[in-house]
Amino acid sequence: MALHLYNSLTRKKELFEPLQAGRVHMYVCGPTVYDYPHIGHAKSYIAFDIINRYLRFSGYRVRYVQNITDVGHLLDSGEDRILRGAEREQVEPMELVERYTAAYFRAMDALNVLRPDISPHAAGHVPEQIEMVQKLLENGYAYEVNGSVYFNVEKWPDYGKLSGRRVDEQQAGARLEINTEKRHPADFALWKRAEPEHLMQWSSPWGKGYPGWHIECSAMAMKYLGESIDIHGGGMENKFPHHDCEIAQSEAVTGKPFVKYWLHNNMVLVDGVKMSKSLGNFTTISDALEKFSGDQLRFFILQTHYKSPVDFTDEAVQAASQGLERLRGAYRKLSERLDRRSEAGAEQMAVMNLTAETRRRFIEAMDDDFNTPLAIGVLFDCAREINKLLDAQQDDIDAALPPVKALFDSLAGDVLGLSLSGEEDGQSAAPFIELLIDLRNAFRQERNWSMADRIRDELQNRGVVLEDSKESTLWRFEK
RNA sequence: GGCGGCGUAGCCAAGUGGCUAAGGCGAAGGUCUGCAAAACCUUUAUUCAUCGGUUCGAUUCCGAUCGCCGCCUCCA
Repeated sequence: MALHLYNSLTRKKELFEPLQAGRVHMYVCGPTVYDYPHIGHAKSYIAFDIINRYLRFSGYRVRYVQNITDVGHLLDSGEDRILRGAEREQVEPMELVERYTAAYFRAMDALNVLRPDISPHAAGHVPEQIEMVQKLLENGYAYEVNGSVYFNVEKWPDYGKLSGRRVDEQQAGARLEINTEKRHPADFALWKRAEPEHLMQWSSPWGKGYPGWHIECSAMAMKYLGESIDIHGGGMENKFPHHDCEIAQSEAVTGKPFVKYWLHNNMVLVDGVKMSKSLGNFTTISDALEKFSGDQLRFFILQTHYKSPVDFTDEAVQAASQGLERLRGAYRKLSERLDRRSEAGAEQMAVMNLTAETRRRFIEAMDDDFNTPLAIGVLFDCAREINKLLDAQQDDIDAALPPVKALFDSLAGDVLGLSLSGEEDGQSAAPFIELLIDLRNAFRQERNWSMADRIRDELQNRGVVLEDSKESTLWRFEK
């Protein structure tokens, strides 16, 4: 089975066939950088990170573009989010943007999310956006009123095809004041007139102003990925209006399909309701990292499919972390065995079959719309088999072990982005810990159990767990 | 009201028109161990929200009902 993915546009699972053989052009809606990123952002960008990683693993050349929104994204009040944030923190708008762009990438790095190939800023692409608006005016799909330009949805019968909405069914003014400049309540802003005191404004054919929110994604996606792109991703809540607006304005300019596959990830919930800025029920990623490692958060998120919601609680992350520890345990034992293996012995069929089967089942899971929970289940099955093999104390499996470790490095490491060795931290303490272990083992030789247990307990109190086996004593940090 | 989605064991979570309904966490018992830890073995859903229908057969398809969530121009 080749890669299949669920396309929001057709509401079906489809065989993935890129527009150009062997290449994938992917665009994902990035963050608006006016505050710290929270767990909701983590789920979203981890989901697309997995897609990016898996496409590369599958042999595609990928260009992954994810924008940084730093202008034009308005609040209900009509204020620009960036300007509101700049006022709150008493800094220049671009200073605020810099601050939270850095915070965003710091958080993503901690979660081991690979950087996109291009992270374009909206404010750095105003000419491209103006150019698109001009084309829409020339085509007759847009109109200008008092220095603002709106997209005319009545000229575009397909408007709403992604979300399945029809404009005449919308309740105008249900949530916001009706804008009297618009010809139709569903018309959306491509360009907004700026009042003189507005801090972020650019010259345009229609006077001083700033771009509407939706136009940035179309302009930047097309600039870097072409008029038709393979994959466009984003959060479900952006299907309407954001993505429907992107489709309408892009296709009205080019006359070509804008996106072949639309992918939408689901939400993070807190006590059953969506985690969001406006509800104030969010946990920032940096706060979560105080309690859990990036790997633990990542593993927790990947144990739910990207299209399903996940309820975020400390208990749930803790339970997932126990599972991750299980995978780590198998990997640790495998690594330790490899350090002192003998070259003797033939490759055993049992081990070779395990490697092949694990790889096959993992790929089958991921090919089915990136089913990470199922893929992780495959790794758990493999871990159990590894533990059994290593427990069996057979020397003749040694030669077959390197491919098993390489497989884990590839599937868990490269594709899922998990670090199983857990060896990054505290290595400077290793010689001293190992010294204590040697001492303890000397006590054990003498059957001095009280001293041996005291060393073990004291180490445990300091977060170091010992595990005795026949040949050696393994140790690890416990988070 | 409109559009989309969900309801699987104590908890989390895959999945399939018929073959033992994955896996993880937790819990109980056992093996191993000086004792632990880790690991391994066994047990933990005769049943997939409820009620109908299609079918030789449905948890899986269809319909209704109940409950929950998201969106309907703020959000990843």
